[in-house]
Amino acid sequence: MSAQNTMHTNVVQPNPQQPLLNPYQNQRFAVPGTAGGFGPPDQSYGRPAQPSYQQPPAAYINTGPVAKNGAPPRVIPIAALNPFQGTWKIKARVTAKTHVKHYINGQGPGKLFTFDLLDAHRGEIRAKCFKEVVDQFYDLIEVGKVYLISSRGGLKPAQKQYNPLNNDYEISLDARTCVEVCSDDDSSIPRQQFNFRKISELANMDKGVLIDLLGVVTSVSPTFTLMRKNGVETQKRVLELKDMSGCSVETTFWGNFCDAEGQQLQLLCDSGSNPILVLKSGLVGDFKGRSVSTINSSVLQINLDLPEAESLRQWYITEGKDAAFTSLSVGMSSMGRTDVRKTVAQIKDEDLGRSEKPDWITVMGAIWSIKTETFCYPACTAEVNGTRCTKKVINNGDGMWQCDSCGQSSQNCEYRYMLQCHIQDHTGIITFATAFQEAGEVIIGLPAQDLFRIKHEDQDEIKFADIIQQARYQQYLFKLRVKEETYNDETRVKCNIVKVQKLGRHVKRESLSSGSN
DNA sequence: CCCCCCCC
Repeated sequence: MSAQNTMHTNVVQPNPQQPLLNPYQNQRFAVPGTAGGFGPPDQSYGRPAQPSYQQPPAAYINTGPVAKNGAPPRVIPIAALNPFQGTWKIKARVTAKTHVKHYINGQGPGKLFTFDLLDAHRGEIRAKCFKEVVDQFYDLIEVGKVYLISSRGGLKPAQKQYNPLNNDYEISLDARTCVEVCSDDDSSIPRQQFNFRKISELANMDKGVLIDLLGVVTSVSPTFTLMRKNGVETQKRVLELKDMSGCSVETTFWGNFCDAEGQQLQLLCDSGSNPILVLKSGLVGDFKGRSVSTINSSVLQINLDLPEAESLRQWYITEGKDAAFTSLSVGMSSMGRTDVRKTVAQIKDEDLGRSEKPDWITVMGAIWSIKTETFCYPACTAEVNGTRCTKKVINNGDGMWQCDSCGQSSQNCEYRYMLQCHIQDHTGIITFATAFQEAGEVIIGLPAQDLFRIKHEDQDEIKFADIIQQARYQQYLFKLRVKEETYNDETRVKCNIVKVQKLGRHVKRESLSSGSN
């Protein structure tokens, strides 16, 4: 009932009693099991019902005597499981299941598979089977089914690095574990629990974070077979996902996900429909800026009957289709279709900017230094053909600003950016580049007028230095116009930063030499 | 007890 009681309450509410697993997990939605009396089946979201079992009720701990009597243990919430109890029993639905992984370590060859469990109280936990336990349970465990699982002990600290579930523990199944399928598909147990992130949020996430995404699939590549470094062949597909945040991200399906789900998505895309994909437990990567990929324990669901999916579909049909998207994976479309990725080193190596037309390239890198003496210039505020002149004006001494470009003079001027930056990318090579008004404002984070006031009117050197410092060690995507220019008989290739996008990543300070300013 | 997701 709890899911129905709270349906359509997509409330952001971290449980104050439980520390968040990571800063990105603040929303949880659950898809309930079959219809429980009202509301369409499988279509409800529930606010996380997360009673705190950090201090398990006494009844859950004192299972010892009961177990010794041989009486079957009572079902307890997953959230009450802990390593200090004896016999336990849970009732939960399997929400994900990996394939069997074979490996060789110091003890010789081994194998394992894992599956994830969710119970009626929204408690979740990962279960692991090794060696012969794999054979014992692999076929029995099916995603979507409800099981009664009982055992003694077997609780270990969760490997948070690989396991996004909201539980401090994991279960290791062993010979003492009893797993039985529940014939009644308990509708009080949600089918899935999602914690959807917007694609735009990926920009501020670290590589390695596991997330749930809900996106429109706008393209699907064929399956590629490639050889891994260890000589084992693997398959991949590359998809583009978009959502209402106006961002898109390149998403890679690995291995088995290429087959069933990848195939189905390709057919749907080819037939002109825009399937909605749920990717549960996708891994954030930083390839081409930001990327997402499947891992073994990922779950894919196509056109799942969710209100969120339906509104995304409607939005995409009515406006999304024609909207401009910001790609978090450079090379897709973020900086325009003609986007050409280059390194700073290539500007020189390939003699860019030496031909008739400018070269337009995109470079990922960081600001290495900013020239602080002249970061802006007084610009003409006069209108010429309906737009601001913005050329440089000169104070002619009588309080008037004279523009040599449009010939007008005015009582005021406007300070506009002409930021002279050194930009550096992973090749370590540095180039000089100039950012004008719009790009300068993105880099500095303040209008040029404000920075001018801080430095020249307030004369707050500390604040000024602080602001400049903030712009460093920050990853950006620079769209550069590269063109040679002749000035005073000297011809040089100049780079103008025509567009800049913050990637939301700080570069390690050590990777940049200590620059001036 | 494995293992980050493989490649560009």
